[in-house]
Amino acid sequence: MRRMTARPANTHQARLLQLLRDGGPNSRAQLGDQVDLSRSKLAVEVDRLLETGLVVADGLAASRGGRRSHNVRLNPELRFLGVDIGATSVDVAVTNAELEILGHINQPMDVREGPVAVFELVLSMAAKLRASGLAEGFDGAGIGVPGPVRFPEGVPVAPPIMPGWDGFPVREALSQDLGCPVMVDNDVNLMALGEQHAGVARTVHDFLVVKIGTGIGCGIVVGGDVYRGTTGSAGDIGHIQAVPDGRQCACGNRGCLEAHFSGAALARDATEAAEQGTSPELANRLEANGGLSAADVAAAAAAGDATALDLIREGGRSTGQVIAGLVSFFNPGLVVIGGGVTGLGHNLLAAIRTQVYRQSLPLATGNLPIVLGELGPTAGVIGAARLISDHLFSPA
Amino acid sequence: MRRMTARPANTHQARLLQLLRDGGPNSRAQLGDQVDLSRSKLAVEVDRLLETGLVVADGLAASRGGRRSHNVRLNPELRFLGVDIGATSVDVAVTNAELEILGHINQPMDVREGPVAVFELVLSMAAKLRASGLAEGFDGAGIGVPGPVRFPEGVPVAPPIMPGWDGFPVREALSQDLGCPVMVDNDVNLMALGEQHAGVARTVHDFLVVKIGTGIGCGIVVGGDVYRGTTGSAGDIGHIQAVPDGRQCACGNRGCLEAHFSGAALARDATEAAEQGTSPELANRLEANGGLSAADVAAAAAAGDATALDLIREGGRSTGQVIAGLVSFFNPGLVVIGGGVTGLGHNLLAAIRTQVYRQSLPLATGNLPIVLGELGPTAGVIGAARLISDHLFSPA
DNA sequence: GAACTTTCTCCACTGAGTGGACAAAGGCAG
DNA sequence: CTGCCTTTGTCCACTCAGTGGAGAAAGTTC
Repeated sequence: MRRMTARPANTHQARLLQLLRDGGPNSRAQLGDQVDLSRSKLAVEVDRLLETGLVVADGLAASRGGRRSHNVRLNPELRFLGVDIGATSVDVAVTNAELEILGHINQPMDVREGPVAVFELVLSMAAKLRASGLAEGFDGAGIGVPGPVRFPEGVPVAPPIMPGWDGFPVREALSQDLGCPVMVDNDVNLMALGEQHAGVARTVHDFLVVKIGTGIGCGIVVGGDVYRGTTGSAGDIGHIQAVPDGRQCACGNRGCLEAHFSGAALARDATEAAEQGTSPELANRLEANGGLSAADVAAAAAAGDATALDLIREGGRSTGQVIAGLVSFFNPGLVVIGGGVTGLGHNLLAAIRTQVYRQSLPLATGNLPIVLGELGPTAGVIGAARLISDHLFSPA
Repeated sequence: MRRMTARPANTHQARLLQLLRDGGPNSRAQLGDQVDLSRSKLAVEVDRLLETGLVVADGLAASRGGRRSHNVRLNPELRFLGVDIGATSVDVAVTNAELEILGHINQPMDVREGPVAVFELVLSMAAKLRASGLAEGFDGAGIGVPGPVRFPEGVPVAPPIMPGWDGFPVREALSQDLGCPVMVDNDVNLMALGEQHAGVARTVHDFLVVKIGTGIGCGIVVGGDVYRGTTGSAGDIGHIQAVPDGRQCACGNRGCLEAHFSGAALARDATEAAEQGTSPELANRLEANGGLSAADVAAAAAAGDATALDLIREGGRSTGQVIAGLVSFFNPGLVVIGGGVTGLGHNLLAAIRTQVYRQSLPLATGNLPIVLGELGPTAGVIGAARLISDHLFSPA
């Protein structure tokens, strides 16, 4: 199939595409209820969309009491590629135009191997998905990378954990290799987009998403739009001081949140505890696996290990301490906790909540839900698909 | 003069009014250069504005090499009232439609006396300005109050330092008393609007304004618009923890920024130092004035008093510590320091800068100016006038 | 004073969008 | 089955925002 190249010609068409994306197949009449256009005008714009091939007819709709209407839907052959590059693994997924995941694969990897090696892997994963019959090609791709991005150009800038990526023209390079439009963003921002599109944040306009993985970052959504800051580094909360005169951090300061709690820090503390003999559970696991991860700490805590529980609680306290400040400052309507460490579950959530509710002002916390993300490992790729679809479903 | 009641009929007219407000008198041709409308259409809209009386003819413009053009300008008889209610004083000013201050008075007062008493004072001050011939009436008024506001309704919510104001219908009451449209906002947000309109933030889209007065607050501007948060309490940074296990704060927690540095805290610490004899300069001033304020500390520091300097430095360090976190999170293009404590000047600024540049990430601080506000005590009233003018100069 | 600029006005034309009339297609009560 | 009501879709005349060119008016420069 030849790939779609059409874009909506005006804001009406863009709006209609977004309604069809988020609401599925719809009749002209139902669309008319949502767009504040006369039926005549709406019919014209729908017809034009049908001409472009972005939208296709989809049989008769269920009757609403009168003449039955003909449904339209987004072209079911459209395919988006969502790529979520983490510090230690990549997720690649294929979605249809309604952003439903048709296929999803994950592969371990090390970002520090640099963009060339990583994109070779990404392309091979995309090829695999294509080969399995899920897609004959891609109409657009969204890419998330674990560091700040100059968004308009789609280029990583000064990413601390990604040496070799600074200034690499991700957008341009991938656009060439994939032969379709590409948008690049920070992985945490994409997670926020994902939770906004299909997760817990569907109805909220101002919210924060705190992603605790190998590092810690925060996605900021203001008025429904991702806020990226002046240089694209907004939400970089990993190096906010959580513990005065605390642990030495790689950034040169002491007591950074990331030095005290993150996938990496937790693994380090757990190993320490195991070696010092304060936790038999962790020691067993260390011996069995040859190393410890956040998952081991979660399992040990679930098994009743007091040291593991303490590590989680202490981490939650530090995180909550920082989040409390952000809540006072930003007064969000929702805080979402996500990332690899989410496996620590409600022990972590409880510690964070306690700290935030204790430290922030009542007016800001009064009606503030603090919840775990709903989408788990798919948040990033859904957000990536959403990113490129927002781009393609807006006037050229 | 009868007051203007007209509002722009469409976005073009609104745009034109804003251009005339911010750029002063202008010819149709010059306006045409800025609005992306055909000359014909532009002439029509200008004529309509002339009909409403919002805009008036203003003689011939300077020649640009051809036929001389007839200038238009905002009606010079339009008057806005800007009111900035602080914790311990009120500022009231009259501006023309171009937001130039025509008259400005300040009066000591205590917000805790409640809205009725305070508004009696405000109305008498407004009457005084009117009596002096600066205005025959007001076309709109902006009001700033030192606490969170439910913005759409113009009602203070749960203001900690303003008992008795909770839920008081400020907007409605004042609109009745003044007989003109009124908008209400947090005083810090207005300071941000002021600095954006006529101060240091004219060209920046994303910035923070930290106001250190009796308390501490922060105005947040995202994409050129003030961000107020979900419940209107965004920017309430006075109770972010700056010093772990620090001083007891009125809010119940320990180590809040406001408990360590603010007009009130500084006066308290200075008095303590004077009484303990560690600072002869401050002791002299205490004896002379019967009390100490931030201004005394500034004077003592200027006179070389080491204790006073230490107080400023320590306060700047705490403030910088908190701001550093906000900078990492928000990645602003500018940070403005303002409020009563600005009198401490460059000693304070230096301490804040040192701390922020040390603690935040290079990508966020790389090109980040941290400066003092340009407008001093007029920032609030200018912001107030700007608030109501933005409201009135937008389509009804 | 001639040639060139700039400003302003007028006007025919385009194209988006509206809303009413009407046809097509269904459900429901008797 | 037959009217009658509802919903959906199409058609069309009409309104109105906005464009862009022609040309007059009013300057400047040489």
